[in-house]
Amino acid sequence: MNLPPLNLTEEWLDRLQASGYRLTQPLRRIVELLVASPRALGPIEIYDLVRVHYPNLGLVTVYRTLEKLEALGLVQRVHQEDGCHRYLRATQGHQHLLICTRCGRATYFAGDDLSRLIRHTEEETGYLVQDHWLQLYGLCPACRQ
Amino acid sequence: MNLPPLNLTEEWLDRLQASGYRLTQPLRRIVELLVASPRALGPIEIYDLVRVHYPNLGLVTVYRTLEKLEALGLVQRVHQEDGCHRYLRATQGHQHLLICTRCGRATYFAGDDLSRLIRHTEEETGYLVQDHWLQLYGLCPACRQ
DNA sequence: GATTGACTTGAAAATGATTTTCATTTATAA
DNA sequence: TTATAAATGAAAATCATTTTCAAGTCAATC
Repeated sequence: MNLPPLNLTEEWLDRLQASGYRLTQPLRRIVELLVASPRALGPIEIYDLVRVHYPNLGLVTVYRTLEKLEALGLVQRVHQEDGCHRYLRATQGHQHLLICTRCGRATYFAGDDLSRLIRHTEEETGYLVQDHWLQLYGLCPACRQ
Repeated sequence: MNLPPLNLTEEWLDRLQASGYRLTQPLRRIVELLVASPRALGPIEIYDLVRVHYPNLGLVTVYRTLEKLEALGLVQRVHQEDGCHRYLRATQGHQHLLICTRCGRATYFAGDDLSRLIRHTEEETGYLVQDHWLQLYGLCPACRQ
């Protein structure tokens, strides 16, 4: 019988272990950081933040860990204007991102109403729409003030 | 008195000249290609396609020309999954992109109904939404068959 | 608790896209 | 036709990401 994980970090580590990965120090540090971050982080940012308390970390390990976490659907890539990527804890189900342009805070929202727009567009263009990519930008409640 | 441009290529070249740029051979070739392309092209693609008839072209010139065209709002960056960019003739006003996953054909559509979704999301999250980024993927009429 | 072997790691080098530098070429105004 | 400032192409520099490989570490087994 499986007891529920104490918190999200434990849950991620359980998932990783269940998938055959070893729970190493670098992995644990990176997971802790990503679970706790309210905004998407880039590889270099993760590298710098983890090295504050774990100076031996290599940048390559950051990339390799992000690859694992993305493969398990635990983190999601967030596209940047400049082509680089940042990484954010993923959400369950199909949700979209709302990103604060001031502090970077990322919030998921449902956005079901997109189906109407998609139907309209199919009629208008003759395309068969199979997938979509939506991201909203603005000010989070804290930054509005 | 200004006569209307004969075609889109002339229009782009007029805009470039009016902005103080010189109308060089490399520039003309790249503009002709982008005006005629139904799908977004990457720098290397442009480089290869133009060199078929203008072998002296340098890749650097492609990047510099794209920069000018983007600054004038004549082309638009299209983000790729891998972080690279492609470039597509821009549209007038605020429209979104619909891209064929098979042949790459890009079509613009209005998508005004997004305002409802944005209002909902603002109420739901407390954010002030200022901007958005929407792209649809699917099969174009020709590729559906 | 010690041992073993495979998975992970970190450093350095490789890669690929993009940018910068600079001497040469070229468009355009005089 | 000439002068000159802008644009070009080649090579080198930069930056993000990936690959290579020897050394280190986790976790199963003794």
